[in-house]
Amino acid sequence: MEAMGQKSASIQTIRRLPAYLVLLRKVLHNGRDVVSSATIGNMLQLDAIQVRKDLAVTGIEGKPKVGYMVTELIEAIENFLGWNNTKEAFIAGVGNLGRALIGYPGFAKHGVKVIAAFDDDERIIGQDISGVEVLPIGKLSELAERMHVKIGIIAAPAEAAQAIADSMVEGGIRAIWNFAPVKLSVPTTVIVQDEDLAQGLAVLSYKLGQISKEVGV
Amino acid sequence: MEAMGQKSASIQTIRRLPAYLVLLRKVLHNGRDVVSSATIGNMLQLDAIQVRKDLAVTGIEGKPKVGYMVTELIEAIENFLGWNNTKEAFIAGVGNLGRALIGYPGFAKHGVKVIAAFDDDERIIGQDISGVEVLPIGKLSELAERMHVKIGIIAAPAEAAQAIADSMVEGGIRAIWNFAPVKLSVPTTVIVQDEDLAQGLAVLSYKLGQISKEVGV
DNA sequence: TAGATTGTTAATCGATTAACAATC
DNA sequence: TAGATTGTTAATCGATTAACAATC
Repeated sequence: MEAMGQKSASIQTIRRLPAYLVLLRKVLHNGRDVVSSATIGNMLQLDAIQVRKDLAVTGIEGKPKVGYMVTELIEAIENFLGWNNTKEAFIAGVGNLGRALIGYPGFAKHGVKVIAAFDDDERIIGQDISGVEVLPIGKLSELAERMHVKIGIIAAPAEAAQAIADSMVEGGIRAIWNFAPVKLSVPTTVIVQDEDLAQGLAVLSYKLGQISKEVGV
Repeated sequence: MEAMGQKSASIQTIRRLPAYLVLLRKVLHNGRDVVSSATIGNMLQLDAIQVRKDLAVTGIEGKPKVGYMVTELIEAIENFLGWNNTKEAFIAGVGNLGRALIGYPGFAKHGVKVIAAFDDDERIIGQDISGVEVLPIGKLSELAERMHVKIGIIAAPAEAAQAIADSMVEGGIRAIWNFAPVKLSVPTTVIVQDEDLAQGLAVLSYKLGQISKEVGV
């Protein structure tokens, strides 16, 4: 079902939207209130046609000869991604990565507010990390249900990830952002977004290897 | 140029290879020395045909009716990604994310060894983070050149990222793993792999929004 | 041998790029 | 008006999926 002229969008397009948002905020900050697809394309190293196609998914129309209204676009993208209304989230696993994520300044801008962290290490439980309290992992399920939390972030080791996912599902969590390098098993009604650092590193390593070969080293 | 029967691979395929590697190590650990594409596909929620296509890029051939030799595959994938010979790396930016990356246990398995960290904060410089010394950012370029470091990791705020990239390029770094949400300008000879958390979060938010709509909330 | 599993060739699908009419 | 820039329709490109012959 589609609302307000929004069109269905490919995953690729959705992944590019945050970059548009950052750029548009910068443009606005520079005092410009109109921008063309060509300008955006130049700054993000994208084709102007692709920029127009991407922006079209938000339902916003530009004006020929003029371009797009910057504020209109910003609002439309935020709305499209659901970043203009804050959703509460739990995070499980308070190691280095967990702490980094709790302190991630992007969350506020992206409609996510981490309201509690969970761990199984007695020495960490009870601590306050960047204003977020660490609770025992055993309480996650019950609290998620009681507080109607819909987003869970897994920043725990691979071995613990599936059990954590299970308790998140049990607590009614609908979307899991998974940083553990495991393919989680969850009901089809639950969304899982995998964020595996090894993937990006693989691409980097491969390309570096290709270059080395070409150079003949 | 291609070596040892290796074929050119799509980025998508390369991103899937680390998951195969993790799985194959687990299979080996369980004492099995042969595995079929169907088995792999089941465990990773991938099509068996795609598994065979992906594995073909490494140059390894399976045996009909039998499957693939696990150890052979592991070695071939590691070799394909260049993960079997360690490359030294510098990391710039020692905030929460930087610390998480320095402590990232995956690096060792993935052929990367962080040998120094850099920051501009006097209070951090000189510290030892998980066995890695923090040096002043101004020294990065010179040290990279002297130590022939080829990989740079940027975990600094967006505003500082371009300047850091510039000094990495100046120091002869050939591949940059960029965690700052900025499109870096570098010579075409330098590889940049962007790792923007906002991208994954955008996909998660969008899907969550779609579900909410369907449910009618 | 018969059957399972492979690698390859062809078909489908989806995303990007190109061409161009519409319009401010 | 003339020209710049848009949105749309068509063409291209690349990746996934299907069909099937080869083979252990």
